[in-house]
Amino acid sequence: MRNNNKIPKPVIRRLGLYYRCLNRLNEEGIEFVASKDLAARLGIKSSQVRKDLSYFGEFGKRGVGYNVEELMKKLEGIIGVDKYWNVIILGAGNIGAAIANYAGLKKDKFNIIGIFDADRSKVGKKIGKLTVQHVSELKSFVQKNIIEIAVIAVPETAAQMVVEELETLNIKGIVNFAPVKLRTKIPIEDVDITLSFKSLVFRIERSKKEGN
Amino acid sequence: MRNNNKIPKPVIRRLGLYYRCLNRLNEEGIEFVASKDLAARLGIKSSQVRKDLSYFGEFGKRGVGYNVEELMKKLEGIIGVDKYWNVIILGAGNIGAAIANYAGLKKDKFNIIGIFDADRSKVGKKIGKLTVQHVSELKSFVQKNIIEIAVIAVPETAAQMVVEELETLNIKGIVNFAPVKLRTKIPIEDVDITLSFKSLVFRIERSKKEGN
DNA sequence: TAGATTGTTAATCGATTAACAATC
DNA sequence: TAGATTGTTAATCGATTAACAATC
Repeated sequence: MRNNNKIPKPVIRRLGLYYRCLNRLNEEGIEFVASKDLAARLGIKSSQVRKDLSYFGEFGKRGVGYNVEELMKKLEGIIGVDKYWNVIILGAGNIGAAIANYAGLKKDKFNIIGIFDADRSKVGKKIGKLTVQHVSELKSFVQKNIIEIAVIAVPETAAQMVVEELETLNIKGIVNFAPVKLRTKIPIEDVDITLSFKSLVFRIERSKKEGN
Repeated sequence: MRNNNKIPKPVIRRLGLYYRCLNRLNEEGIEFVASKDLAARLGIKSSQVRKDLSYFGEFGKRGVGYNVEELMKKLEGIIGVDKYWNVIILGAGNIGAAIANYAGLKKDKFNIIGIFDADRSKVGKKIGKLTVQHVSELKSFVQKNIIEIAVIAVPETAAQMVVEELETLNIKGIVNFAPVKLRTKIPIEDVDITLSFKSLVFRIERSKKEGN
């Protein structure tokens, strides 16, 4: 099967998982991997790996498996991490700073090229190699640079306003760390840390009650 | 319907979403809310709200809706955030520090009471009100304090080892920021930031191609 | 060739949604 | 009472999995 139709949402996330796993395998010097082995590393079923990949083409050799480096490169193109992406961060608080300094993103070709805050007392501060700019400079910065992705790391109360500004600036995608549902037509990914803690607590309580 | 059987995984996450929304409504001074309104705020269907809640009991009044404060308290108990949870952080890098300083967690009754690192040069450093301790002190710290939750914010290469140590220390749940699938029987929630960026990029590319 | 593993179909499983009787 | 909204059932939709012919 090919490309034509809708890709199930869970598949998209797993693509990144596969890509990462393939990178490891490649570093380990492994040349071929079977769907069974890939699946085992990720704790899923081999048929799921094969089905997921089948949305995008035929990458394996029957009886053999997948060429690690080849599949890696293919996935790179499919996901879109075969090129560099420019990223700005809105909000120079704890989370904004952590993202700005996060080495994993740079490794994946996400270039963080600007960080902004509304708080003048933070402006001028150094975060890694970046200097915090005031939000009032956002517009001209975006006009001078090609920015595809913005990270929202502002307080919840400011987040919706920021999104609306990003829309006018023609940003292509948003990673949102503010714990609110934001209304926007821009593709957005929510990273909801407090929600993860709450889910965990629910599961802990349950496992206590059910004794497993 | 009641409690008896399995709660679908997506419901668990939405419980947190409802709880947060109810908090806002309460702050706004709103006393009653219909499933329709709650759903609209979260961008989901009203029947989903009602179905989700029905796993845990009957909380609404027909013709009226839900008492905001009452439902909030109920959810607090259901999720398990009606009590305080002690949390330690493994890894005093960018992410560990950001979590340690994150006010949203404190507000939700997660008390971060310790932060550890393997790097001796970081030991003694102040992060918010906490002082970074060396991992070698982890065991005795956990024995002196009641710790339910551990946050893994160490480099990917160290994560599996850390998990295994946490298992021996009888930790009840883990929030994992390291970009690896960790093998453990402890309930674990993964927060995978680079994966969110990759999913976003995939969606941006798709929306370009399909022109929407 | 014999053994292994793919790609794909069909069956199963799980989650969402519409619809509506019950009832505030 | 009339209007509104719940709680729940049944229908629909979407995702996972087993199974197997195709083929390296």
